[in-house]
Amino acid sequence: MLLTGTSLRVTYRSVTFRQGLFGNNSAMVAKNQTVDCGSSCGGPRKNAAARIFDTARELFYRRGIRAVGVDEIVCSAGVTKPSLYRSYASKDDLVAACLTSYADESRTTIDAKLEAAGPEPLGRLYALIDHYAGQTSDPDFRGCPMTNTAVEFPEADNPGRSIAETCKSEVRDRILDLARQIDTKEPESLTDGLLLLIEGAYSTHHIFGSQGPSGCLRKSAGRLIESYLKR
Amino acid sequence: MLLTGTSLRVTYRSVTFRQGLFGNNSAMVAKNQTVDCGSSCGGPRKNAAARIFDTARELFYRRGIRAVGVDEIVCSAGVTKPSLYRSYASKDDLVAACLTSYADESRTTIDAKLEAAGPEPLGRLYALIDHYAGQTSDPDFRGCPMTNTAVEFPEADNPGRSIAETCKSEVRDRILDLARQIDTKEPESLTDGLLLLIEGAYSTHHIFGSQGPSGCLRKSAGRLIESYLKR
DNA sequence: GTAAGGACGTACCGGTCAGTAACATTCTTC
DNA sequence: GAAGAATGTTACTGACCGGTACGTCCTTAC
Repeated sequence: MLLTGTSLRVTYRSVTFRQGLFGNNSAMVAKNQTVDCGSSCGGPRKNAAARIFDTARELFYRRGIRAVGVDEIVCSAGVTKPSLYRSYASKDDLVAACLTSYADESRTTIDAKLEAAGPEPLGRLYALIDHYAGQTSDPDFRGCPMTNTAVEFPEADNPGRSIAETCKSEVRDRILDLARQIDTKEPESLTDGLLLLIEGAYSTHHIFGSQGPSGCLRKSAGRLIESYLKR
Repeated sequence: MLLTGTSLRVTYRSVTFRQGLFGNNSAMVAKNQTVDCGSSCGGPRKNAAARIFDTARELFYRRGIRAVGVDEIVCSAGVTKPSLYRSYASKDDLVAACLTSYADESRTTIDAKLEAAGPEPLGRLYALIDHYAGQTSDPDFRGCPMTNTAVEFPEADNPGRSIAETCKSEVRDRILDLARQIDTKEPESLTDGLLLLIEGAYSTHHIFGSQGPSGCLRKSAGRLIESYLKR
């Protein structure tokens, strides 16, 4: 059997972890992986809480929330576990903080890009599409943290889901707001069609990478928008 | 802090598990959840291997691969752990078998629907879209198992990824094959645009459910296809 | 100089993870 | 009813999970 007994051992700061390919054993980090968020970066050494947060944010996004244990976070951050639990009540709490941070960052970036696009609603809509197209053209992109969280945690009462759902609803509202300002009879349909394309670009990136269908986002969105514009 | 100490305890067949909301502790199943695949269903009692497979297939899809432990699988299947390891070399092995099964089932279903749609390529293309639209209209839908696996396991060498990638490439090839048969100059762009919409429908279902943007799949795909047809 | 308090680390907890060994029991088939 | 296959029972392993009791160090203030 091809997958039988497949496991790999790596050493990080004299701690060795085992990781089954589909297993839950997650306290592992690849040798020389650049997730060291505080102990060796240039500039003033950040305090433990900041390093924990930055490291967790990066690791959760790169490898998934369930896949990353608190041991790995503190190890990568160059701190110890009690430091984590002095700043965050639980792993759940840290996860929520990271998700909120992703959402805030996304909101701020989009604000800036829309601002830069000027007052014309169609131009602003294309600027929004270009923003997402730009994200998916990055090979290091690992999809939308919000969508990834919803995939990882299907339970309806998961607190991460509500953060993700709120964030996505905001995006939908923003697109709808723009769609209502352009000359179309069906802004809702256009909005949802564009959302499908954007989320599809996120999703196909997971499978096909940055050279896959996500490269067609701008073009497809353009055709969809065109089809909704009155002539 | 709102999420502090959030945990829930449930009992299943006199075994109690604890589950942190974002934790790895996964050997839990909601009370009265209908995942019992063998011990109480009508009809002849399946053998242990079949029950393990059916249960795992269901649980992995419904809750995620990392979230489901072997203890929970055997517990839900009404068998014991040695029975699992007599049939499958490892959890990895069982996961791979389930993924292959999802892929095979999807291929078979699509074959049948295309067959039923007749010889006309445009009709076949719409039949394919309708197939995906039908999936996402089901509230119990939990996205595409292949995409979900790619999200859960970002590591390039994960064996589940290669199964998922192969399956998705097949789908892309099938759409491209149909796109090449209809009257358009850019079958590749149309294919990738349709893939974005399909994957977007999968993805938005995770966040917005069956009443969300995924309901626009057929309509959006129709407009995109129209825009590619020569006039 | 020294006391106080914050920041941080050492070493541990109980529980769950995937996986196994040894052996008992039941089912099927002839 | 014997033989052999299939399955269950029980107990265990080493590693990792999230989380914590408690000790140490380092800065600041007097």
